[in-house]
Amino acid sequence: MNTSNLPTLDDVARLAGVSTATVSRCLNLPDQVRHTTKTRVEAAIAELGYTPHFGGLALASNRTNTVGAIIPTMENAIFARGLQVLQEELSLSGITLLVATSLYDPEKEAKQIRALLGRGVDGLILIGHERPQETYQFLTDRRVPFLLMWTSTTDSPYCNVGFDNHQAAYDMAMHVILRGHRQIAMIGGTTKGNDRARERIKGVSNAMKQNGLKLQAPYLVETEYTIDEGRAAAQKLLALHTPPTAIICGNDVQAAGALKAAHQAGLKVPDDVSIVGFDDIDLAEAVEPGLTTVHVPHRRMGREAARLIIQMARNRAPVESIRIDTNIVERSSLRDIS
Amino acid sequence: MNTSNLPTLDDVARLAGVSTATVSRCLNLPDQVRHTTKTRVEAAIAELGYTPHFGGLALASNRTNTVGAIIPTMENAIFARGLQVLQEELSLSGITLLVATSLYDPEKEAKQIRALLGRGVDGLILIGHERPQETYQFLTDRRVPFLLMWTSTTDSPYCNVGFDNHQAAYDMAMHVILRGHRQIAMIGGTTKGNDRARERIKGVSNAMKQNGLKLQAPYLVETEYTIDEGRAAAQKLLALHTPPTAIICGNDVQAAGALKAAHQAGLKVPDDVSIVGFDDIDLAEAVEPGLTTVHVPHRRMGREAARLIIQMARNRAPVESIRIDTNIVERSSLRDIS
DNA sequence: TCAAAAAGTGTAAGCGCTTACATTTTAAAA
DNA sequence: TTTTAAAATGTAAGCGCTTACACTTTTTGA
Repeated sequence: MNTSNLPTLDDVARLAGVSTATVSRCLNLPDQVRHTTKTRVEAAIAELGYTPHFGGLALASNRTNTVGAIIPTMENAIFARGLQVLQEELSLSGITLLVATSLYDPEKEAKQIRALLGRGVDGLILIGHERPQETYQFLTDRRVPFLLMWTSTTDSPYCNVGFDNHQAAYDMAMHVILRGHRQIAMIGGTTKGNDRARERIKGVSNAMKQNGLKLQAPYLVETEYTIDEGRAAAQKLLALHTPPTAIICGNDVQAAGALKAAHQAGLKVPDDVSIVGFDDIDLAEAVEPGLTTVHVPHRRMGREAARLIIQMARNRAPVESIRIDTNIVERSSLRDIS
Repeated sequence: MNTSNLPTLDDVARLAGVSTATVSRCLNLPDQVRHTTKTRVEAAIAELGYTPHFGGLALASNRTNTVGAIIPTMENAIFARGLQVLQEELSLSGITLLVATSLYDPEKEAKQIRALLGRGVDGLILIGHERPQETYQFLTDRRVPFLLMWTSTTDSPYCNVGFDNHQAAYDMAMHVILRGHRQIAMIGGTTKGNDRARERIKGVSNAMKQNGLKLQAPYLVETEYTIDEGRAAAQKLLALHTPPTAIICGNDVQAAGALKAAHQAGLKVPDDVSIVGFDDIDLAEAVEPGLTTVHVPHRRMGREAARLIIQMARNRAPVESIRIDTNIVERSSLRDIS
């Protein structure tokens, strides 16, 4: 026994009357040891309640069966869902997920990357593709397998699993336009350090441009992804001299806020103003009326990401990116303009 | 350089022209080394981009600066908030939070506990106080510092940081009763393996009993904490021969579902039926009308938990529990019955 | 100025595990 | 049987770090 009085490989070996190497092999290469010995060792392990010491293992084998993920924030249902799946999926392969948050700050992200690498993660999952060149440099220098999620872009040379934010937003805008809307406003997310938010705005803007419409202030607002900021932004939009007939929101949370603003202004949705969201989180269905929004298959994204990062970590080789399709889910917050 | 070509303490020492011990001291006991040496070492660290190897550190010092938390699920805004704070708070002390999920299954929780201990966590954070005796036995045998969150009970001999679910629910029920309601129904969470859900139901039940009312089927329903189950349950309640005038929900998510059901049934809230929630998550403010609910100071809970678990891990000694007060926040989903 | 105390460094022995290589045991072939 | 190949096990050298202890340098006080 050692200082922390947890049993060690050595204790097991002694009790089973074999060498430490044999015990180690029982654990890692079980079919290299005779059945009878294995039984004896297993009994010893059970009797002592032995668990391998993580540090020793990491030190000797130089891998940790750990994958790190750095997300902007946990206080966001969007990431929570994908992450939950990712975690479940990884744990099926005996891999632990380490989660850190960057609060949308590239510098904090870089710091967290170092922290996670310091913990010996075998792979890294990051959100979006926009970050300082040095960060990518650092990652490639270090030869860390990493994967970008929530984004799908051909601009980036790095492996990613996600959807095309631009395309999805473009589709949604086209959808709104085809329903007859011409006065279209957008409440987008803060674009600083957030490529997803920027692409969603660009997608809407491009769709409008193609239809001879222009997305510009005061019809274009950037706010944080919170209910209250969404509400405040919508309040201003609805108080304009010519208010929009439709508001496209950067995500469902903002859309919920916009809905609230409409209610408070005594307006009916969708009769007086249409509001659409993005992400299709639970909230989208909870509010009244239900939000027409872009459905993102978070579970599938999590599952694929788990599969790929494991593959990358194992083979130390790049893998092909995966694009996940989104679709518009119709509820009742959008109506036709005649 | 070693196999993984990451710089080691040794590389730093060589470059700075000092011994590994000195480098180590620069990192851990900085005021035991001379200023000029420190500068040299720091330069070497920067030049190499050195990060301590976690395994080596864990092995040599027998601590990991890691705290593990096992929550039922990440897909729940309630835990996400507290966890986010916990994580931020811990990272201020250089501690990493490892999150695992149990999906409300005690066996899975036990498994996760072992997994986290295997990773050498210095402390453990668990949700609620109800779990098999063996689990507690295991934890105490192993002398792992651990902390229960989201609960505050004198029944449990273990350190906890949270609020009194029974009392909070009792207060809410009293509040509803004082507003004149007598036909009160409750949509509670699934009680299996969930002491918080059970206490909330008991709290409501007790308050009613004290006022000569009885909480029983069909006015008492247990469902999962999801919007849809909340909606379905409320739908049945509202279709009863004598529907309740008020529905107390086990959490805001269920309440949002109930709200939805009322809308669908063409009923106005709170005019035709009052609905109250629990937890005060963002959702409570997002829905229309805003939910009258029990406000739980999640941030404060996270902060206190971080403080305590650090203290426990450091001193290897129990600390006093902390009870956090809740309060009712009035929005507009509850009205007086004349 | 010099001895004694204090401060700063270096040396080297582990921490618990894996794994290349050496050795012993068992099975197969002759 | 004996010989030889194959399988099972043991030996021991690290992996990167901390830290007790020994040693050297600097500071302090007379």
